[in-house]
Amino acid sequence: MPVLRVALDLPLHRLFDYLSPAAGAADVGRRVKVPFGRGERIGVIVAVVDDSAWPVAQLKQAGEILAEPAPLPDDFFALCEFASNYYQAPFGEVVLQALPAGLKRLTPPERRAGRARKAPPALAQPALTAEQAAAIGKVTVDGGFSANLLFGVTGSGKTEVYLRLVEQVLALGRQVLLLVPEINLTPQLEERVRGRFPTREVVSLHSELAEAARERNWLAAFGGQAEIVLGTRLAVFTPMPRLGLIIVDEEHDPSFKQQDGMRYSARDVAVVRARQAAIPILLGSATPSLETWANAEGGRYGRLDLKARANPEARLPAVHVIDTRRLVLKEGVSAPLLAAIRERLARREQSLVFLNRRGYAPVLACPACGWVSRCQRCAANLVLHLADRRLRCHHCGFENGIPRACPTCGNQDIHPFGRGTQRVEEWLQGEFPEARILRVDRDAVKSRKQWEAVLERIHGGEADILVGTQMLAKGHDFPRLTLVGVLGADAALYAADWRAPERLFAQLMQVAGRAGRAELAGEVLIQTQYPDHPLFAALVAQDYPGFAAAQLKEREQAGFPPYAFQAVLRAEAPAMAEAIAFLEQAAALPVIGEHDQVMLYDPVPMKMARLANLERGQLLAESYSRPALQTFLPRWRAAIDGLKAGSKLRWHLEVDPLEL
DNA sequence: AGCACGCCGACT
DNA sequence: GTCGGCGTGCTC
Repeated sequence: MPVLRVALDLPLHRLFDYLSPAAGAADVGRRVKVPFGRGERIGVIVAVVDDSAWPVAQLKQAGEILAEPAPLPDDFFALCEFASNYYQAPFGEVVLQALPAGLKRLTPPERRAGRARKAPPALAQPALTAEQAAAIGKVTVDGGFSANLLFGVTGSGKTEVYLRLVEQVLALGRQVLLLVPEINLTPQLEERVRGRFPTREVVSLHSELAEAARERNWLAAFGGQAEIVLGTRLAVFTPMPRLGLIIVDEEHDPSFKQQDGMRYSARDVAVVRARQAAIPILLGSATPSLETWANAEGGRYGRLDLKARANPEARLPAVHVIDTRRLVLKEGVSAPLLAAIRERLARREQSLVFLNRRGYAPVLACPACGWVSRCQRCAANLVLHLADRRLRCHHCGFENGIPRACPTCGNQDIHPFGRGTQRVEEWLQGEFPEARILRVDRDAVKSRKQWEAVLERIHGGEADILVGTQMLAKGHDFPRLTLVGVLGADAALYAADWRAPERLFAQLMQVAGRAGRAELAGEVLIQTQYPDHPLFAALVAQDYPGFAAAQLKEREQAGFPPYAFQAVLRAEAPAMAEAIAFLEQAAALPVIGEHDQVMLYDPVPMKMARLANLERGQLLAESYSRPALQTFLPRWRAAIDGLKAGSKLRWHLEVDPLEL
């Protein structure tokens, strides 16, 4: 009797076998209902074989094999297998996380057909610059695998390069996967793609979509009807029968890294997918990740440069560093920056004040006894949100009201220390009562709808000063914006996190790119206490290659990625001692002796040592050889699986961690 | 991960 | 006397 080998959504590194009298090879890739324990589940048939390694008498009978949709193809399984091996994630978990929720349900809800979308106004195709044409010419769309970094400053017209290549691939009758960070922040890109290809089917895939829409779009991609799939990291696994090109826009963006469950990098998975499918992949960024830059420098990726802005009228903004050590600051703002904002107001131009800290103030404190508003569940301070009069933990979501007096000594005179966007907004409003100030952060803009409304207000000239976080840095044209001021972004510059300069550079470069896109010249004023840090010299010169070269040299000398390969074992438990003890056991496992190219560090508490009432520790494994690390990890993981641990202890392995 | 079974504390 | 705590083991 035929045996089904079935992948199930379980944290177990094995498949489950079932008997199925009528099954055949054609059922591989189909979903099947199977009895499991005392219940029933949906699994995916990975193989149909003649016998089982399991005693056949103990095999249960499989339930219904679902005919719809069509079986998942081999290339989908190949990609899942790669991810499963590389990230040490159970194969079944990888396969099933790639499916929309409705297809994982025993009794799928009734579905209505989606409304037909009205065609957007068609957009004309602009003329190419010489650089754009050269970049496009270097990508061979029908010549098998190739990986290219499209390195272009903000406004240099990367999107136009994408669209021309998309056009070429569509003309070949193939599909395109366009991955973007946080799609809710890029409705403009979606409109532009739809406008350029009004007769093509474009679908989006991201977590904000309603379940039914996501399933519909997934099925359209899988069925081959969707010709362009625009998605966030979760879309990278979507099976597409005629995939001909993958584009990863803003490839350096940290949101391509999944931070829970299987901790994969969608950008890295995308490169592997392109290689497996023998198609080109294009990675676009003005500030590539150092990993990608090193790949381009090493000749593993091609490099396509866009050095000039597409609109020749628009000049690069002038970047100036303001040394705050010898200036008196008012609410964190220096006199030169304040004067620059005043000038913009007089000229009816927009200013942007960038501050990567939301809330009113990062902490409330008592000067008399030293009390500070701390989260009871995390190793973090509670942030003061004056707008809705709450103290809030930005890590676990814990909330409290604001005490009238110090909870320990009763002192009535407790103060907010430091400042966030709300405080800067409030103070600027006092300084410029006539100015229309718009705050843009996750508290003010919670949904895609709100974001679109905010964009409309900005474009409609309804704001004179924007105060915002990260959010404002993402690729948008603000035509009247001529001044960007950056407050206190450099706190992490000399901290232990050696990736901080890379992130800060990308962020500042991105936010600087907001200034002066049209015919108005832009100016960027960066306040810092470390004006001599080489990062700022590179930023003033808008010299990413120089910055990257210096950073890579430092990393090479220090033996950090991308010159070393890392994986981290993390454990969390009610008490730190328990977590560390578990990690010590894992560090003492006999397998470790068999892998002398892999080195283990000492277990240490994590930077955020306490989160949501759990104490967390980690153990770093490192090797100068990727293959050595990759052969070590499955054996280590299996040995850790066998370790006995308290029931409240959780652990996971993360490969290529971005944060340590 | 669920969900069973299984052996020790304070309660109708 | 039992309800229930979560430790341990299994799921084809």
